[in-house]
Amino acid sequence: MAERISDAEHAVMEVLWEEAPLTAQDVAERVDPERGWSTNTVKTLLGRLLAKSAIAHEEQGRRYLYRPLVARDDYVVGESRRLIDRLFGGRLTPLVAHLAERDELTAQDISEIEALLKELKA
Amino acid sequence: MAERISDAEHAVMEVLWEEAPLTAQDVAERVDPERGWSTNTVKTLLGRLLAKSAIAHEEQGRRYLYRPLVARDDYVVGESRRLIDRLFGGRLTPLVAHLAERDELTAQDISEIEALLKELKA
DNA sequence: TCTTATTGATTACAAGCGTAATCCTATTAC
DNA sequence: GTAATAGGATTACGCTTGTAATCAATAAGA
Repeated sequence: MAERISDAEHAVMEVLWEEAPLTAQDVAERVDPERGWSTNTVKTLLGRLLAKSAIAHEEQGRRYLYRPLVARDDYVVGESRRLIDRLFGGRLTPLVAHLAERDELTAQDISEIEALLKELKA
Repeated sequence: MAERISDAEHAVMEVLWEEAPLTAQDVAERVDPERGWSTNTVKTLLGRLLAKSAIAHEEQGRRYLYRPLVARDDYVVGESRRLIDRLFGGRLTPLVAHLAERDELTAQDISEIEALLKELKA
């Protein structure tokens, strides 16, 4: 379950998180066209995700329907934690501070987060 | 310059960001002992970082002194942006929201960030 | 001067990744 | 019934990464 999902694999997961279950064909059609992947590539990635138990498949006639086993939420929180631990000693504040310093935060970001934090304390 | 620094390489960069210039030996001694790396491993990584132009070296007698070319700030902001773009559509708020939802934020985090944001608006 | 210890450079090597092509089998169209 | 097709499984292949071992040159010590 904890097999680290690669970048390419992640693109496939996004499709299945958006909608599932799907056939390999469906997934191939929905993957970000930016990638320009062949159907075969997508099938390979589905196979690797199966091996990692990040997804499961069930037979539907002569093909499979794929669906995620790992929740998107778990994935994004895990990845976020990894980054924050690796780069900011596990604390979120320096991340926000760095982005702010670089003007990577919009006024909207700032008020959204403020509102969110206020909510949290309530 | 934009050659993506790997995880192992990053551990070496951290040493040089902390103190530079240093000899390969110095770096090897300072790398997180958790890694349990041989001196050779560290030298390989220094070589790769040189090839990626992430660091530079100047001769000092019969050995080199290594120093970072990439600033830590640029690195962390770049990595953070990548994650946020990849997982949260480029917006910081969902990251904070996800962590909050999972109780990954301490009360201290929350007040720190609030203070920081208030500062930003000033 | 001959040997040994340093230190950088070169080579190694398996696993993971990105990106398929090919093979095999079942099915569908003629 | 035979040929083309669709779909999964297997194999491929070069690049990067993690992790060194080995080689070559030089300096230092005996």
